[in-house]
Amino acid sequence: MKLETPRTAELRYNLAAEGFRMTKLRRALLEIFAKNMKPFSVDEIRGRLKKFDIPEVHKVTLYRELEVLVEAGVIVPIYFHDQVQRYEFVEQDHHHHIVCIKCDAIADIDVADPFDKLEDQVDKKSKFTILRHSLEFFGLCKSCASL
Amino acid sequence: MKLETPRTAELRYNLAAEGFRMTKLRRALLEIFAKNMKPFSVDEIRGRLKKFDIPEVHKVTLYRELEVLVEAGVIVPIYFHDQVQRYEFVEQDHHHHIVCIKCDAIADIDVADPFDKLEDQVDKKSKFTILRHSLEFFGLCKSCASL
DNA sequence: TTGCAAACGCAACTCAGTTGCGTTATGGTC
DNA sequence: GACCATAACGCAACTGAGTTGCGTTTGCAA
Repeated sequence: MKLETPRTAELRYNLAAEGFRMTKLRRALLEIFAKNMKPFSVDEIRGRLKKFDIPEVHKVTLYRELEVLVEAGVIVPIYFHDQVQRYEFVEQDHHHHIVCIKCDAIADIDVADPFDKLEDQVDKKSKFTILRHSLEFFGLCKSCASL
Repeated sequence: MKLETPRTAELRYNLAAEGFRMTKLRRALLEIFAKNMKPFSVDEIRGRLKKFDIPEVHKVTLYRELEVLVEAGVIVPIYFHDQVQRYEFVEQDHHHHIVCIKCDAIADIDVADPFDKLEDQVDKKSKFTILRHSLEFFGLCKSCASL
């Protein structure tokens, strides 16, 4: 599998500038996240890593690496209907997902989000300062719906 | 602590009709959920149970009991920004929460939800059949914001 | 080429949640 | 009130995700 794309090369530069080193594992993870632009669970990441020319990655290393990438602002953790932690490549635009409740397939969904500009406002009733929000849709993907 | 309210009496009747027995623990849980109308984690539930006149509840029993109440349609599991499972009393009206990212305080938030009537529709692009959605806000509660 | 710190692997651990099984107690029936 | 089927319960042991401490390896800058 090809390891370097313009996007990963750019990230490689950014990471180096922040004092992070470029290792085989890190290169592979950047490739996985940047190429697919969708959320991955730790299990799914482990599965994808098998296609790369690196020895089996220890689970401790993988957890620590994901932590580093979050810290570096490359990926963000997200949560859906289950308790499975997922990570997604950071994009500029705020968007939303639709998750299949049967097979866990995930797709982006195109909805006009009226809450985009709500941030930094204070909710009158609860007196909470709103910083961000999460909007996810759940349903059945095409193949699960036809079963 | 008083154990019976009109709402819990009604639930008691419904549960009995479905073949569930009424135990001290179950009565206490109904009371906690019906009286507070907000999401509780298993830990918080355990804390609240101490105020009731029942011996320490075994964790297995508590997990099983919550499962029963979900099955009976009394409570529903919900998930926020963390991986902590929470349960909330079932209400008729679809509503949303705002969660403090510092102290985990939770309040209902009053927003017009333009996605209420989206259910059973098919998203054109992804071909997913939409069954439900989750919309949660995150920010700082009044006291955490003033720190 | 060298040296420092980041990255790594391993063993052992924590903690939420689950399973199997034997015991207790609720509530319907007589 | 006594009986009894089974729901509810407690305990021990287990599972699996994620963490911690520590010693070793490796990327990379000087």
